[in-house]
Amino acid sequence: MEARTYSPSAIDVLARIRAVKLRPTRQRIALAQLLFEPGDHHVTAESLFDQAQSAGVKVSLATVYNTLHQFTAAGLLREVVVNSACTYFDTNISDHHHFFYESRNALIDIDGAKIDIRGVPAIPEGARISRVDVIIRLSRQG
Amino acid sequence: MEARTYSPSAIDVLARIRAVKLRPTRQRIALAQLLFEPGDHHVTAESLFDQAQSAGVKVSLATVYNTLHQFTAAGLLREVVVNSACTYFDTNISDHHHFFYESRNALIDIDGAKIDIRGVPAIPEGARISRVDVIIRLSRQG
DNA sequence: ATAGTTGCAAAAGTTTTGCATTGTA
DNA sequence: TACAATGCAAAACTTTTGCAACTAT
Repeated sequence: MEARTYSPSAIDVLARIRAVKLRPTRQRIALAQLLFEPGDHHVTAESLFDQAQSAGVKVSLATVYNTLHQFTAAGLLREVVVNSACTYFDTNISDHHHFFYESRNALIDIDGAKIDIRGVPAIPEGARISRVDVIIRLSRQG
Repeated sequence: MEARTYSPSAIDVLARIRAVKLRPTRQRIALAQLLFEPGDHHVTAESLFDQAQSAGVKVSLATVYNTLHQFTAAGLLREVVVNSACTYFDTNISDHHHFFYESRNALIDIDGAKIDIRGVPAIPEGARISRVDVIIRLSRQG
């Protein structure tokens, strides 16, 4: 079994974008190629914008924001709220939780299947759980 | 056993503010009286500012922000991050978690002793847990 | 008296919006 | 060609900051 990983080709992401009924525009394709490289990525609008700049992609910050929200609404990304200073978007959309390194502002995924939460009180009538977020905040020193 | 509750007098909050080595200024006393009324309160800078206005307290929004952060640093309040749009401050500083009504932007406390979280992976070397936040997001409909 | 605090206004930072222009299908 | 998306700049918001005036001790 080969261990090589490939960056998604324009064709891969094109299918992915079409699958969620968004137009595969130049900017969306370029951003999707950056986002959907192998591995789980946690980006902010600013960090993705910087990545795009470095990669020579011409796109405005406003379009990065719009695209991140469109991808999130389409289920391609998940928003993670850990910090009131900025919004993180996670390419891992499966059931999972997070470690958050407060000193580095970095996120690490925790497989949702590993974590077991017990003792949650009854949900009030008329409401339903849309998601459970567990954030384990880490600081330096043992 | 009487069930009556009292609003904190200026004298109560004065002691409380002095205990954390902050000067009991007119603004801090007034904001503390609003914050530390019986029950757990979840406020934003804006909502507390509005409350103060309604109560006829003369205080600027900047001072409300500063005071909320000073009280938080002093351990009188806890910051709750649920929403990138604004920061919530919680007068309940004991171990607990939250329900978050997405449609109403409202928080409800869940006693920390009730919730049991199992299966958390080992914390990386050199790090320690500063806090675990569980947010159960609720939307409408059963 | 002195050292910390307030108030204001302005700055800073993130995110959203409006509209002419562009580009996809 | 038609219609949706982009880009830009500007607006909208939340939050922070700097400094002169004020106030608790």
